[in-house]
Amino acid sequence: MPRYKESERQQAQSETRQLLVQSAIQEFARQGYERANINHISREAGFAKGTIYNYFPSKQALLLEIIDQVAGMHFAFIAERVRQASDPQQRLESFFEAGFEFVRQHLAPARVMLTTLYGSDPQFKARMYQAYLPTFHLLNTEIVEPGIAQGLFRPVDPDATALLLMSLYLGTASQLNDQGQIYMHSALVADFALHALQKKDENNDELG
Amino acid sequence: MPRYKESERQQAQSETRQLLVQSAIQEFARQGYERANINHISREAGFAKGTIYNYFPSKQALLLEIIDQVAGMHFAFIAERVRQASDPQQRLESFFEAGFEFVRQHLAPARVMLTTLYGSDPQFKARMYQAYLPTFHLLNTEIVEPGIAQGLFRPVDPDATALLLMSLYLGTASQLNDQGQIYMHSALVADFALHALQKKDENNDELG
Amino acid sequence: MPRYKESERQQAQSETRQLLVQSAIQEFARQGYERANINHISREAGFAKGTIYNYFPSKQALLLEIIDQVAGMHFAFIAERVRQASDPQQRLESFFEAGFEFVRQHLAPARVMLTTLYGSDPQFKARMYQAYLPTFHLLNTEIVEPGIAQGLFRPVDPDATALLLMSLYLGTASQLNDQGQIYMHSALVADFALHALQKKDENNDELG
Amino acid sequence: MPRYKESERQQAQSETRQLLVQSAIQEFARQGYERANINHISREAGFAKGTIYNYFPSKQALLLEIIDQVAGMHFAFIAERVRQASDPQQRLESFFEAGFEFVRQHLAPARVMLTTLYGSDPQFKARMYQAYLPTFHLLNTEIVEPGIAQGLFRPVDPDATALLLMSLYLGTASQLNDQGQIYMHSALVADFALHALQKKDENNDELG
DNA sequence: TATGAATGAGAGTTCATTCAT
DNA sequence: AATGAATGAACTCTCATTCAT
Repeated sequence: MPRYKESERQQAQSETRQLLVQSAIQEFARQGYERANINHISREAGFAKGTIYNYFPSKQALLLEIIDQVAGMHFAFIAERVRQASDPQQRLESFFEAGFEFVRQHLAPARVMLTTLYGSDPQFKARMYQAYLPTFHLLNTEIVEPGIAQGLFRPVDPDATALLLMSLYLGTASQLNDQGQIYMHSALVADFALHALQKKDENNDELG
Repeated sequence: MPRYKESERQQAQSETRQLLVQSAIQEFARQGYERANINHISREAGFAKGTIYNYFPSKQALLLEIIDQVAGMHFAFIAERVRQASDPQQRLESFFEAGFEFVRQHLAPARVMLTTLYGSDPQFKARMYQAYLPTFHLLNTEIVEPGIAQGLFRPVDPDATALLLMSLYLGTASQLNDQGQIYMHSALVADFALHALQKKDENNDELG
Repeated sequence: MPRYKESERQQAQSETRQLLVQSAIQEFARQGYERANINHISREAGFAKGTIYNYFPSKQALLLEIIDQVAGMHFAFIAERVRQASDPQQRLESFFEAGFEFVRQHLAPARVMLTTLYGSDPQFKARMYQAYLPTFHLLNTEIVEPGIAQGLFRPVDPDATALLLMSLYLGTASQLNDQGQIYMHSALVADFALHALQKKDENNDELG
Repeated sequence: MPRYKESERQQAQSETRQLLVQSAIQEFARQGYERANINHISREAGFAKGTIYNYFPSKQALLLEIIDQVAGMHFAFIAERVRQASDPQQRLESFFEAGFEFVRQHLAPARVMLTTLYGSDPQFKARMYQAYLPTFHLLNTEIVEPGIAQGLFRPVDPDATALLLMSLYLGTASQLNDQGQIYMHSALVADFALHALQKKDENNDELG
C-alpha cells in the first residue's frame, strides 16, 4: 500500500537502476568484468557502495542485465537501419554501416559486449549468443536468404554465412586504435563482404 | 626468439620454465587471466607454490611470455604452410587452412591469445599486436600485395585488407561449439575471402 | 503484564506490534537471532522494511520483548496447570506435562527461548533468567518446599533442586527429532524426577 | 620433495593449527559462532588474518573441527574416569563428577559445545550428535544397562534413560554463575540421578 | 503511521607475492 | 633451485538502521 504514486516510485527506481547500469558499463568497459569493482560502480553512479545490491543481486546479474539491454539496443539500432533498405545488397551495406555506427556511438557498451563474447566465462558467452540471436536471424532471413533467392548473392549456406558476416562485423569493429576509436571504415568491410557474396557476371562464371 | 647455447643447468631451468608455461596456458585457457590461480599453475606443473616465482617475476610477466611464445609458434606454423604455395590465391587459402589447423591443434594456447586480444587489459593487447606484427606483415607483403601486383586481387588497400583478413581469421576461428571445437570450416572462410578479393570482370584463369 | 485501557489507536498499534512479534518469533526460531533478518520479519508480517522500527528501536529490543512475552505465557501456562493439583507429587508431574505441552504447542517460541538461554549473549541470558524467575519460584515454593514439608520428598536443598528440575525440563524438552518434535515423553521425565525426590524407606502411601 | 624433515614440517603445521583452534575456541565461546570474527581469531593466535585460511577452508569447517576435537577430548576424559569404577552406581557418580570436572577445566570448549548443541544451525547440531554418540553409548552400555542387569537400577528404557542423563548433565553443567563458573555441584546432580534410578527396598515396592 | 531507498560498517574469503629454510 | 607458511590488500556481499516522503 504505497503512499506515493506508483509511477513516481517506479520512475525513481528505474532512474537509479539506469544510472547504475550506465556506471557499470563504463567500469566493465574500462576494467573488464573481473577487475571491475562493484563498489566503485555504485559510488561512481553517485550512491553508497551497498546501494547497487538494492537493484542487482550480484555482480554477475548486473552483467547479465547489461548484456540483455545492450544486445537489445544493438539489434534495434541495426534492424531499424537495415530495414530501411529493401535491396539485400544495400541491406548488407546498411548492416555494417549501422553496426559500426553503433559501436562508434556506444563505445563502452560495445566493448563490454566484445570482451564478454570473446571472454572465458561460459555463462556470459551463452547469454551473449542468446541475446544476439535476433541479430543473427536478421542477417540470415532478411539479408542473406533474400539475396540468394533474388539471384544477387552466390548460393552460399545462409546459416554459415550469417555467422561469418557476424564474425566479420564483430572482428573488425573491435579493432580500436590508440584513441579507442574504430580502426576500419564500415564501407571497406561492407565492400569486402559484398564482393565475397556477389554473383560474378552471368557470362563469366568461376569455372567458365 | 633465437636460442643461444645453454649449459645443462640452463637447459634444466628451461625445461621447468616450459612446464610452468604449459601449465599456465591450460589454466589461463580454462579460467581466463584474472581468475587463473598462479599457485594452481605451479602445482599442476608439479612444483610448489613458490617455485613459479623463481622463473617469472609476476603473473603478468607469465602471460607476456606466453603471448610471445604462442604468437611465435602461431606465426611459424602459418608462415611455413603459406610459403609452400607461390600463388597468392593458394597462399590465402593456406593461410586460413593453417590458421584453423593451428587453433585445432592448440586449442588452449589459441584461447589464451583470443581472450587476451579481445580482453580489456591495454598492456596485454599492446603486446599481442606487437607479437602478431610478423603475421600481419606476412599477410600484407606475401599474400595481398603480390596478389594485387599479379592482377589476381582487386586493387584494395593492402594494409587495411591485411587487417581485415586477420580480423576475419581471428573472428571466425574463435567461434567454438559446445565441445570447444571450431565452428566453421576453413575452406568456407577462405572461399569467402577469395571471392571478396578476386577480380570479377576479367578472364578468370585461376584454374585455366 | 497488566494491560491498561487503550484507545482504539493504541489497540491497532498493539495488533501491528503483535504481528511483528509473531513474525519475529518464526524468524528467530528458524534462523537464530544473529542470522535472522529484521527486514524479512517486517515483510513476513505484511509490512515494509522500515515499519518494524516504528515499534521496536532495534533488533535487540525485539528479542528482549519476545523473551518477556514468551516467558510470561510459558509461566502462565505451567502455573495454571500445576496449581490445579494440590499434591506436590502431582504438581511435579503436571509441571513436566504442562511444560512439554507448552513446547509442543509453541515450538517456535520455545526454540527461541532455548537457543537464547543456551546462547552466548550475556544480555539476553540475563533477561531470560529474570523472565523465568517466576517459574523458578513456582517450582521452589509450590512444589519442592511443600513436598519436603509434607514429608513426600527427600530433604533436599530446595533452591538447588528447583534449578536442577528446571535444567532437567529445559534440557529434555529441547531435544527435538528430525521433524522438530520433542524426542522424550514428559511422563518419563516426570517419573525420573519423582523417583529422584521421593523418600524411599518409609511407607509410600502415594496411591494408598 | 621437501627439503626439511617432514616431521618438523608437520610439527610446525600442527602447532599453528592448534594455536588457531585454541584461539577459535576462545572466540567462539566469548562471542558465539555468528558473532565470532575469523580474522580476529587468526590475529589473536598471532598470525595475519589470511593465515587461518591456510588451515581451514571456512569458518564453518573450523567449528566442525572444533566439535570433533572437543567431543573427542570430552569423551576420553569422561570414559577414563568412568571406567576406573566397576560398580554402575559409582560409574554414574563418576560420570557426573568427570563431566563437571571437564567443564570446569575446559570452560571455553564446553561453552562452544553447549551453545552449538542448543543453537539453531542444523548442520552443527547434527555433527554434535554424531560426535557425542560414543559418550551416549558409554552411558547406555557401560552404566545404565549393567545397572539394570545387576538389579541395581530400576528396569528403565536404557536408550531413553541415557538420553535423559545426558540432557541432565548438559543442562546442569551449562548453568554458570556471574563469574562463569558452574553453578551446581556434581555430587548433587549425581545424587539426584542415583535416586532416580535406584531400586527401592525389595520389600517396599512402589505399589506395595 | 507506513514506506522503502539509501547507507556504510563489517564480514568471510581469495590469492599474488614474499622469504626463511 | 625448490619449498610452502605467512602475509594483507582487496573484493563481494549482507543487513541493521535512518529518514524524507
